[in-house]
Amino acid sequence: MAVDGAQLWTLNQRLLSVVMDACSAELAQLGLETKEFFVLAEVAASPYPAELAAALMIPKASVTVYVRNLVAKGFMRREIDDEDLRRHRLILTAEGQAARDRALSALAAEFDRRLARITPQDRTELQRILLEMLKTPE
Amino acid sequence: MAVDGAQLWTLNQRLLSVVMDACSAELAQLGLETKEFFVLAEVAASPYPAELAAALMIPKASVTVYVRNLVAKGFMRREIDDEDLRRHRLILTAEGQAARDRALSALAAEFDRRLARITPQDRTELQRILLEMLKTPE
DNA sequence: TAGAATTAGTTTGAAACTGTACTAGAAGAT
DNA sequence: ATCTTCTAGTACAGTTTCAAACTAATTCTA
Repeated sequence: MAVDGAQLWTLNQRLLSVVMDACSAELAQLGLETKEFFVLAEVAASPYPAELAAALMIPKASVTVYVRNLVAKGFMRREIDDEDLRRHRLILTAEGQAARDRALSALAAEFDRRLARITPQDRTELQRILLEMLKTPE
Repeated sequence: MAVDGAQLWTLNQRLLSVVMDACSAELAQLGLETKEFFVLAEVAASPYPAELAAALMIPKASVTVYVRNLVAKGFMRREIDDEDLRRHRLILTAEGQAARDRALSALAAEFDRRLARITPQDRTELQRILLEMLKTPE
């Protein structure tokens, strides 16, 4: 019997929102909105607003807002990039790094609570499958 | 080496938004916004607004809005429940069922394009893992 | 080196979302 | 019966999100 794609998709969807929901209180305690957290978590890998927008698949204008909030909260700061004066290089402050790390652990902990129900082999399996499905086609 | 929960979570997150993004054009063609689609797809299993809000983990007020739109588009209608006169029983119209089915196939097709990269065994595997992780604790 | 085309990021204004307060009906207690 | 108390759904109003227009810096072309 074939596995139903729509059902799998729904399952996955549900799983993510359950996990996120379970964590949002903890994130709030760190002073982070959900969306802000995504930006905070990605900024090390994508240190410019345009990169963040592309990586997170959200509009540039939204990045502007989230970054403004994160700067106001002291989690990051902007610096003008020497290479290209139009660019704002985003730099995590010490508090920003601490908040990101704590938020990531909270999230991982919740996800791990779910992962704990499956075997380590299954976890490796899951990772392999997701990676495969995410590879950009050709 | 242990599989990193936070990373898995991010992978999964990314996968879902890529798939949803790839489908939104097709949904729009059916006259469905993304959020509306979720309501349309769930209404058969959760035929009252309060149930929908709980199942989809969105605020009651938002359900009111989506249902209003779906009713306006002729995809469903409200009926007063005889058992409890406060309740609105939601009923899919023929067009609603057709749109839901077409939208679900579109989504499944896109997800299947991803699933096609992995073996049937892996798909079964994935389903089993997700189900396990979604089971409500104790 | 001057203009056209591109790109980074922000601002603006309008649409989408949702917390709160509300109305109507139901259920329980006295 | 009446009085809480609770639940279903909606309306309103404040906030969040984002498409489009904009400004500024860069790159390309000649």
